[in-house]
Amino acid sequence: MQKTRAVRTPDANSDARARIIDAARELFATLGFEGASTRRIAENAGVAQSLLLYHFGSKEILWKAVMDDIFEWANGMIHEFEASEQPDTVEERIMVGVRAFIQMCQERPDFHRLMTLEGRSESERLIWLAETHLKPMFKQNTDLLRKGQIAGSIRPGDPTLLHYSMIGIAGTAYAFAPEIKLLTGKSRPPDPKAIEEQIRALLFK
Amino acid sequence: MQKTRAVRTPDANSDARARIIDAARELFATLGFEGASTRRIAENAGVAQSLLLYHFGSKEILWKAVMDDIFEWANGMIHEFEASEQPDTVEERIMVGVRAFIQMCQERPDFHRLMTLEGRSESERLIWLAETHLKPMFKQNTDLLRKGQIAGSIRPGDPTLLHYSMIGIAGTAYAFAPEIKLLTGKSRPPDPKAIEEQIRALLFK
DNA sequence: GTCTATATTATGATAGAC
DNA sequence: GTCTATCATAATATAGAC
Repeated sequence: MQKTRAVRTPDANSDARARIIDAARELFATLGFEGASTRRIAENAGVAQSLLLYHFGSKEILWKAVMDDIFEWANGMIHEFEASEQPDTVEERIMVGVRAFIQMCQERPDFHRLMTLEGRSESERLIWLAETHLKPMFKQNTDLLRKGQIAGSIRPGDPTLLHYSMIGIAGTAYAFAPEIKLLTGKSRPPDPKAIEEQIRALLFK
Repeated sequence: MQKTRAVRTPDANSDARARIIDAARELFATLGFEGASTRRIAENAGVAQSLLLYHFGSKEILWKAVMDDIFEWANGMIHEFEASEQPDTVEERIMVGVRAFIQMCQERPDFHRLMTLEGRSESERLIWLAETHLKPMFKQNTDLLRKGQIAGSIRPGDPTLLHYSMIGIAGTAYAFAPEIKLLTGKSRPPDPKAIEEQIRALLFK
């Protein structure tokens, strides 16, 4: 009976790596890179702090692994939605992306939190994130919005602005759940359909 | 000639308190509470680290002082807009608030960054922030939106959701300026009029 | 009010046993 | 692969000189 070791189920030992990533994602998302300590990440994951460094080498690399992991999940989500909804028109392709993004924000509010934490200053991490994960998503979405504008269904204006407003709407409602709960007293998460309608009002003429 | 002390103008010595708040606001906004160290705040303010604790007592109290300071500024901004635009209808009152908020986000992106950092977890700080500063702003805005919905000009739906979407739109464009610059190559800040049009599309029928 | 010096704890990272 | 122990540094905070 070791009392200094965190409690965990017997066979959960096998995937320490995954549990570290899970714990790191949550703490990076709420406290930021500098604010989340490797000790606390390890503690939440139920492993020794040094095991974290054994698996990832450094805090920085762990952060990148968290980002790779969540963007892999996000891209998978987009492909799932596209495969199941089979959109034909530009308008439908835009809304499939919107629905996928809303679903992501609802399922894992940490996704939005992580993205919005790094965009604040031109750090080394932001540069890496932009090159590695942000650019493809950004380009695909703004290209689609531009096509919609040419087709005449999407409201005019800078596609970059529309893209970020869309993210703002979909993300805020879920990412600030604790704050909203405190202000309203209600803890029921927002209805994805309601968010979708808001984004539709923003994007479409 | 002391070389360990930061360079500053002779008479700037008088308002060390204000300079500490300025430096703290910026670092809290980008790194979060835990991520921003009192050492670095003091360094950026050009004072000794211990002076910061002399003036504020603790890091926690300094953070509250930063919040008090920026919300005083924000409320002043709202009153300025109301005084100069003299809105009559509910619709105009809503849009005056929107324009004031956009102006705030543009002038001090740190305002949005600070607010969005604490809403992520139900910390002691969030509870204090909600009670002290967030609730009045939230209540005034959602009450106004509700009136607009009853009058028939504002789109239906949960006012809380509309409130946060509005914040999301106005804030994101300015708060993520570094990210947007990296993705688009352009560093020109968004036109407030364009943001205003987006929020108008979101709120009004 | 502002500084230097320092106490104490927490942090990222390494060494080495099993 | 996972742990305990430890190092060097950086953190918040205090003490005391000027």
